[in-house]
Amino acid sequence: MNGQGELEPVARQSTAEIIAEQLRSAIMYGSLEAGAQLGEADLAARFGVSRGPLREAMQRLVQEGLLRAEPHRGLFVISLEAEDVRDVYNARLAIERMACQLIMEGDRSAAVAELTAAMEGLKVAAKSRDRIAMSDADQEFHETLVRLSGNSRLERMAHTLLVETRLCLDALQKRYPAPHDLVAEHRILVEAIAAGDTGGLLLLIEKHMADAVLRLNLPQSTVPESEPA
Amino acid sequence: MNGQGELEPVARQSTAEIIAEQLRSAIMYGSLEAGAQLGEADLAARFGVSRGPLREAMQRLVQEGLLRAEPHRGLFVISLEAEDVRDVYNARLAIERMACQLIMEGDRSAAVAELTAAMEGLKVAAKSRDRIAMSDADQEFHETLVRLSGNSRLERMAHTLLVETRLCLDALQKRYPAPHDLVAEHRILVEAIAAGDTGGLLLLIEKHMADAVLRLNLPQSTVPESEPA
DNA sequence: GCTCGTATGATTGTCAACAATCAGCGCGGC
DNA sequence: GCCGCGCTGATTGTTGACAATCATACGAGC
Repeated sequence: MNGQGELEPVARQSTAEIIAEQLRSAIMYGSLEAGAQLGEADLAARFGVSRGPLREAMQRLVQEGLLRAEPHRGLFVISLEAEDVRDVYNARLAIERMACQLIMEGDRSAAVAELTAAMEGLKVAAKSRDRIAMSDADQEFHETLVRLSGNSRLERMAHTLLVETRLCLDALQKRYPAPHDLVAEHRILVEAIAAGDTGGLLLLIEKHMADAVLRLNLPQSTVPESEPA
Repeated sequence: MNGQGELEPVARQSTAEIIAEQLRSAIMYGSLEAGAQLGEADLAARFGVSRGPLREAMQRLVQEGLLRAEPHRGLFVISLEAEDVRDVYNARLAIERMACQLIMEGDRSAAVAELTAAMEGLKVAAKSRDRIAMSDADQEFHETLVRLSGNSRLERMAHTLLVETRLCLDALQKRYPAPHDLVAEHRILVEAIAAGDTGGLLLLIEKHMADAVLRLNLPQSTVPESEPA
């Protein structure tokens, strides 16, 4: 990221933060299934900590909306209904659309460079035809896209939403995109950035999200078109 | 909200959630100043609980980004730099713009009804010329706007961003809008919704945010115009 | 046979004590 | 006089134990 040899404060992270990220990962990869209850004693033992730090970590995920809390009853992984899927993709569109706008008025060439690297990951994953690898690369691409906006708030929100996206795929895992299409869909985004075509880029990102929702074969009426006003 | 006599599960909330909301409020109204450290023993005593539940609540705010954690050193209220102000308003624009789009394809008349009620609050506050009341009413309007989108994720994000907005106003409290303009700026938003003018509404919400940033007299180059593509 | 009341085991919520780390201060050495 | 060392008080991090609540199973009563 930044210059070599630079002396900067080490980014230490608290126990709660580490556990929270592990929980996020477990939810994302389905190790903790949707709707499942998280027993505190059991989980704490697995992480090798006591219930205190574990509860702090879980409260983070509750705030994110990845866990649902029922007082005196327990914490559960959320399970996504059709309504939630629409909400997740609409929220992603809001975030990523703004990220695109910010990238276009920022350092476009740097953005293209990083996104091209992410494209390589997508190509490798597509060639392997491994669903998990493909989803990982897809997520990495979009996480990079939002990070390049330079807006840490958008970045944090996108991080949560992308975990939820994985939950969507797990819940209704019908119709993944063909490996070739996956690469193509992302490549045109990078090309629009490289070309400086802001309007085209925004239309593409809207279509990207709309297509993703359609692949999950839901009743549509989800994403509005860019205004022709 | 919903029909009278409806039997629905009571929405109980955990101690951590209650404390978290109180902390949010304290930060919003400046009771906890920007940059200030939150001593655990002191705060726990004030809330009348032990440090356990308090720490859980604070971890929620850390996840939200309202608190900054320095391990083994303490938790601090964030302090917003010019860069953060831009980020907050850009994130708000992303969220509220999508909320507007969703409202326009939803139940417009219901939205107009609720927003008109919020307008009443704005008028009363403007007449009182009380800065805090005006900010409260402003926040209530935007919170209502996003809630009407029916997207709980947008709602949660907006809640955090609006607290940060108040922090902005506190930090650089130069140039509040004139009471009359405050009302007018919001009224035209409601009128655009009532008229079904989606394109106009989106332009207005973009201008609304851009104006807010300008009032904080920052170097602009913040918000991109709606694409003419 | 069904419902209500009760007892039991398990889980969550809370707390106070202990361990680890940090900031501030004084002292000795160069 | 200045730098480095170690000590001390205070705060954070973690833990295990206790209290409160919930889910389940069993049995009495109608």
